[in-house]
Amino acid sequence: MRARRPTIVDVAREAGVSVATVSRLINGDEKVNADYTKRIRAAIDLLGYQPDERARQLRRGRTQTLGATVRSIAEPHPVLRAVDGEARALGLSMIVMSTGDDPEREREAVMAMCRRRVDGILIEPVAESLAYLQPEIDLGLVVVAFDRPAGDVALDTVLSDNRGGIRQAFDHLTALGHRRIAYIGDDERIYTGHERAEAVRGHLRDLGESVDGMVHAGPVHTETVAAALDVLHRLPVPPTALITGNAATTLEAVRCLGTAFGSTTLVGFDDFALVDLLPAAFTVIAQDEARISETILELFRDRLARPTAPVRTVVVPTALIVRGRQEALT
Amino acid sequence: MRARRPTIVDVAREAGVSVATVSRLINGDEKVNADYTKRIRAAIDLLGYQPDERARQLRRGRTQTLGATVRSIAEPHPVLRAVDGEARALGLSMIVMSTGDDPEREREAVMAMCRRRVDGILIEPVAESLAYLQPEIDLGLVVVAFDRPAGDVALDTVLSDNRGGIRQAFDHLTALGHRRIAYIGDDERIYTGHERAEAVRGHLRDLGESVDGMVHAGPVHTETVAAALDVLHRLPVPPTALITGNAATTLEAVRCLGTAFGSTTLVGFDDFALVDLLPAAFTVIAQDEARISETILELFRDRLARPTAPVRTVVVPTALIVRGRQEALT
DNA sequence: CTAGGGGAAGATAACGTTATCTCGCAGCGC
DNA sequence: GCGCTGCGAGATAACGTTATCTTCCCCTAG
Repeated sequence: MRARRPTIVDVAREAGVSVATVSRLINGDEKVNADYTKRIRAAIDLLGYQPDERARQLRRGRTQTLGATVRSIAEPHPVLRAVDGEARALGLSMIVMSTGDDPEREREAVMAMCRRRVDGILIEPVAESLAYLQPEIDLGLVVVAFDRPAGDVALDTVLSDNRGGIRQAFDHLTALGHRRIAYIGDDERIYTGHERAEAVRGHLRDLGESVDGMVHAGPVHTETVAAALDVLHRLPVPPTALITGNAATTLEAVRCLGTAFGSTTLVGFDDFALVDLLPAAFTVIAQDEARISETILELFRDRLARPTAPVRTVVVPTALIVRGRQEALT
Repeated sequence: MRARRPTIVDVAREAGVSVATVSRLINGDEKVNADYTKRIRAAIDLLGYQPDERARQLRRGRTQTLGATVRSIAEPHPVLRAVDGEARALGLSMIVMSTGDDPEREREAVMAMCRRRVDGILIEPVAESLAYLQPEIDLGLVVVAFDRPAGDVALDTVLSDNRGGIRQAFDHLTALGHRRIAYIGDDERIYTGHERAEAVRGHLRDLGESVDGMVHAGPVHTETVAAALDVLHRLPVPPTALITGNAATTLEAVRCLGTAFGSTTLVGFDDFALVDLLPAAFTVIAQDEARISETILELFRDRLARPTAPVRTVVVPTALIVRGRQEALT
């Protein structure tokens, strides 16, 4: 027969004190007599008592827990890592759930967190509408969006400067003499995909270049990227440089270009660990993950402290990391 | 002034029924009158009621939650992804915490999960001793270890066949005529690092080859791997093939070999997504992540069903994925 | 016409904590 | 001697659920 799990009542009985005294000791109240302290500690060890966090949180109200939803729990997520560390430093537990970029799963994950009464949620929004969160926010839930804006509900938000990143890439490439600059990237229904593609179109127009066939946005697969490259290759005036819209696209492009890769002028959005292992070096637009994470937690804390303050959107600059030989176009 | 969060009592009052009836409806009890059902649903929507999971779990006992500790929450983790999906299908929530390969953090994470009364914990053990878990296990906590065995406490465990994987690599390489096969891998204080290095030593002895200077195990950094490669290069009879002990080592080796990489016969432990983008293809020993995940959940379910059954250790075979040109040694 | 059965809804006691209130006692000033 | 203050400890009412026990009512069999 399995033993019942010991509760604070068992500890109190064992130590011969009241439950209130045990509770006080557990919660670091200084005013517990030394003799009692010793007896209670002994009882806790003897019984193997572990306070029940559920009951605690229920009674106290706050859960000291931060929820986060991300695309995939299994893929590298620099922002999440930094936030995880900082949250622990703040005495917050984190619970992370994955959305698989599916709005329905996102909603389920978020509501599950609400039912657990997390103090706050960091969300990388997938769904068009987050209106279902409004009642929770009104009841005091703190929500910070990152990477993508929330759309139809007013949230503190941290974004990368997507358009600025594209501008940096254009400045770099035009300085080398490029004018025909093509783009392949993520679906424009995704915010970052739209911003980056749109920025490219704007810069091409500014240069007086035709946009036709130069900007390819859609789901990222080997086939779609190969098809886009094929279109670019057949243009009457083919591009001399290529910008890829995110890490996945960059990798697919490298894969499709094969041996042609080394001789292509490429700038990729997003830096990643293995760039230097690829057969040739290239320049990237890097997001400032450290600063993004810090800002997320800063907005979270500020909101907790002043729930009625106006919402803020912080845009974090990107940095161009120049790699490889920089040959001017002849 | 912020509104108080609505409770089941508020819903009952609003709908003009008892709390018990509301509770029954929420929990899918069929026997609630259609009229009441409608009124309760309306009240729930009106008030924006969300049941408090903490109170629920407290009352019910079970939390329907599975905890998992992994090295890093921010790095790719195929096992975790699969488990995440399967757990959701079983109606379990997951809460994931990172250990950073630090025994102290591991213990904190595990105990935090215990205090939340998770039904089970999947653990990739870091610490030498997990004895502190024994009381929890006696009280009904289900714990499944994966990737590494638990050492001093009897746990259901899922491991990859590390020694078998090395054997596959040796069979492959010796068939091509190699006999001087070197190894660089992770620290031997880590279980997988030890198993793999030890297996290499065994096979070298079986071949009648000297082991001296051929097996390098230690923390994986660019410098350590470079130093190991340097030692190998200077041996009186240098190796003709190299086995790398995990993905990180493989990448560092590729990095250090630089242009020499394409002409080196390499077999890497662990397959990973970007292998085909590296300047040259090579053979890998792949772990069967799908089967590992399935097994983890199978052991978890079995243990939940039969708490007193003897513990099991399941070893999952690896598969050799042959890539690149297979030139016989002349 | 009544007893008894069954089914649906209400009342209420847990679940394991902590915050608040109360109590007893010692110390102290007048 | 008396009341006041302060301090440490005990008793207890929440927190928001659900499981169990009642109650009530209607239907049917005898």
